[in-house]
Parts: sequence; C-alpha cells; structure tokens
Amino acid sequence: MSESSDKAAPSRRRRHRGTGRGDSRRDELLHVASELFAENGYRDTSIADIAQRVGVTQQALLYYFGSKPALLDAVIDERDGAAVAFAEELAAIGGFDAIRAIPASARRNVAEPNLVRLFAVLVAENLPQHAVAHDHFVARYRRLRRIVAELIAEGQRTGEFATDIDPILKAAEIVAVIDGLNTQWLLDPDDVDIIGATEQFAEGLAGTLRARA
Amino acid sequence: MSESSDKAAPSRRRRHRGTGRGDSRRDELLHVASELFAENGYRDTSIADIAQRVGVTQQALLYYFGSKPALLDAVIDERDGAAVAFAEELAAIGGFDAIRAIPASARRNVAEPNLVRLFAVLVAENLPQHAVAHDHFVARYRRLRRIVAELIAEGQRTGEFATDIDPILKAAEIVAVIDGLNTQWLLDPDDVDIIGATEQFAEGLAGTLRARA
DNA sequence: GTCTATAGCGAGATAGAC
DNA sequence: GTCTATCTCGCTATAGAC
Repeated sequence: MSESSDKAAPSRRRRHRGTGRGDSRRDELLHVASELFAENGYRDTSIADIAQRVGVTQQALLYYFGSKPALLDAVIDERDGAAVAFAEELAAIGGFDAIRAIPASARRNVAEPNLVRLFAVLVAENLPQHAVAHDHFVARYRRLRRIVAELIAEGQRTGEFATDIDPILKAAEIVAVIDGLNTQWLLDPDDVDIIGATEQFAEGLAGTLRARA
Repeated sequence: MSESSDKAAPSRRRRHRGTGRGDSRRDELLHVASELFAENGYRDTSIADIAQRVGVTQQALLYYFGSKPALLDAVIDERDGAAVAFAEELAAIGGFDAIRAIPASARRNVAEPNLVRLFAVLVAENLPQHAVAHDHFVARYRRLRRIVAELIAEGQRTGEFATDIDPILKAAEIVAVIDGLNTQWLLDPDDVDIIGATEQFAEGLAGTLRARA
C-alpha cells in the first residue's frame, strides 16, 4: 500500500533521482505519521513524536515536509483513495453483483484497522469548515456518493433495480452504513461483527432494490 | 494527554443548595464548553477560550471543574443520553410504528447540529482504548445496540417482523446509518439531505422486516 | 541530510490576594 | 467566587553549524 509516488516536495528541490524509487527516510516518516495520526489524531500528535519514533529529530522531519499541515497532506495523498477506488470497482461490476460485493469492503477494513482509524479520526477532526483538510473530505464524500448513485441509476436504466429509489439518497445511506459500522467496530471490536452486519445490510439492500413499486 | 482522572477536586463540597438548581455561572461555562468542544473538539479547545467567552478567567473555570478532563466529564454527563433516550422511545412504540419513527431522529439532529457535532467529534477522539472517555462511548453504543436489537426481537416474537433477520446485526446497521449520515451531513450540509436519506432508509428497512422468508 | 540551539507561543495548573 | 501573577511544560518553526 505504500507506493512512493514521488509528489512535488514542499521543500524547494528534489533530493535524489526523480525516478520514484524509495526515499526511505521520507517513507518511514510518512508511515509512522499515518500510524500516529490514526492512534491519536492529527492535533494530538506532535511532529517530534513522529520523528522520534523514526529515530531522527523533529527538524529532520521538517526538512522533508516543511510543515505539519504539509505532512498531513502527504499522508492523506498517500493513504486516501482506497474508498473511492473501491466504489469505482463496484461501479465497474454493476447491478446486483455490485451489491453483493459490498461486504468485501468490510473485509478489507478488518484487515487494515489502522487505515480505517486514520480516516475515521481525520474526518471527525475536519468536520469544522475551517479545518485544515475539510475541503478534501467534502470532495471525497461527494465523489463517493456520486459514484454509488451512478451505479444505482445505471441499474435502474437497465431495468435491474426498482425505480422508486432515489439514487443519491441511497448512495448516502450505503456510504453511511459502511462508515458507521467502522466507527462502532473501531470503538468496540469484540462486540461488533462488522462483516456480518455488512452482509446482512447488503442482503436487505438487494431486496429493496429488487422490490417492485 | 491522558492525565485524566480524579485529582483532588478543588471544591470538596457543593457550592450551592444541593437541590440541583442553577448555579448560573457553572451552567454557563458548561454550555459554552459544550459549544466549543463541538466546534473545535476537546483537544483543540482551551479552557481559557471557554472562560473568556463567558467573561471570566480560566482560573474561575478551574474553580468550578478542577481540571479540563473533569469539565469534559461534566459536559458528557449533561448532554449525552439523548440518543439512548430516543432509542428507548422507539422501543416503547414497537413494531413498524417504531421503524416509521426513525426519521424523527434526523429531524432532531438537524435542529441541534452543535450537539451532533459534539458527539461525532468526541466519539472519534475516543476511539483509542486509552482515551479519556473511551469506556463511556463503548458502553453507550452497546446500550444503543441492545435496545434496538430488543425492539427487533420483540417484533419477531409478535410475528410482526420477519425472523430471518439477526437483531443485533440489524441494530448495529440502524445505528450506523444514523451516525454515518450525521457525519456526511455535518461535513457538507448543502449536499446531504439527511432527512430524505433517513426516510428512504426507514422505508427500505420496513420492507426488509416485512419480507417473508 | 541531519544536527544543536533557541525563539516564541499557548497550554493547564497552582498560590495567594481580595 | 473571582482575580492577578506566575510556574512549567510541550509544541511548531527558524537559523545555522557540520
């Protein structure tokens, strides 16, 4: 999951060959930052904590990323997009097969709790309009809803899905269930069967979409 | 930052008549604290901010609450419980009438965005096991799920609901939809019709619960 | 590229006057 | 009950040596 896409570095110039091969120190910092942001949130994680865990000083981290918000951007760029990519996979499948594939997201999430936690925490932290990454998450959810809504609308066009469903409302619901189950599961993994709940949700959803008016 | 826990509370005794009527200064501080925690989160709100907004110094606030974590406890005590109370109302109604009443929660939430934001932020902040209020929220969600699951199980017993539904999984789903829609709506109120989405969800859910095996 | 040193700020909390 | 004063700490960021 950690492809080092060699983005424009915030600091002035490139440090080595631009061919995209691992800048190991930078990648290490990125990885640890993502872990600590997931555990403690952005605000409650100091760049010194991150640097220390990697074994360098805070100033070395700043050499790579320039500032703490820039580090956050880098983390988000590297690790977000999984959800959107998954939604696009579903859309590519289409129809009831896509609905049946929804629980795969729960399975992915269970396999990567830290990634899930990272975004759960970041989204909540960026609810206020003035937050650093607020606009990023607004755009992300809009995209997510649009992709899923289009999947539903397409199924309605082909006659597979019932037409008495508002695609965009249903899309918001689907995204909401996945997110909400993530939250409950992160809080209390032992008491929440996220895979089972997602499966049962998908079944019910299939029934709703199949239903005649 | 989990310095938490009961240090010596600065005032060992109650300051006013024990009958619980308004200690206006204290109530004012509590109210403003709840607003600012909702806007900026717990960690990013200083007790000085809160005190200033009320027109007193930070030290006056500490006189009442002793410490910042203690203030958080007080805020949670005062303002949480709405969700549980709502779930209990639904359970008291029972059956399809209860399902039909679910969208009322969305209407309440729209009316009190700050309260909703407060708990969205607090839940995320308390995802890690060591967080100050982690256990509180674990217990809260367990209670929520139990109440809703019992509502479903009861409907199954009376024969109103289909029996091929696992009550606890469905309960987690219902709570998840409400939470997840809240998040999307808080992030992007203009693009999310939380009431419409909740209504459509409730309709689909009713269909699922009605369905025969 | 990574370090030491340090500026500069804002936080939470305590002590004690009134 | 509320204030002023102050302590101490942790944080981000900059400057400059090596």
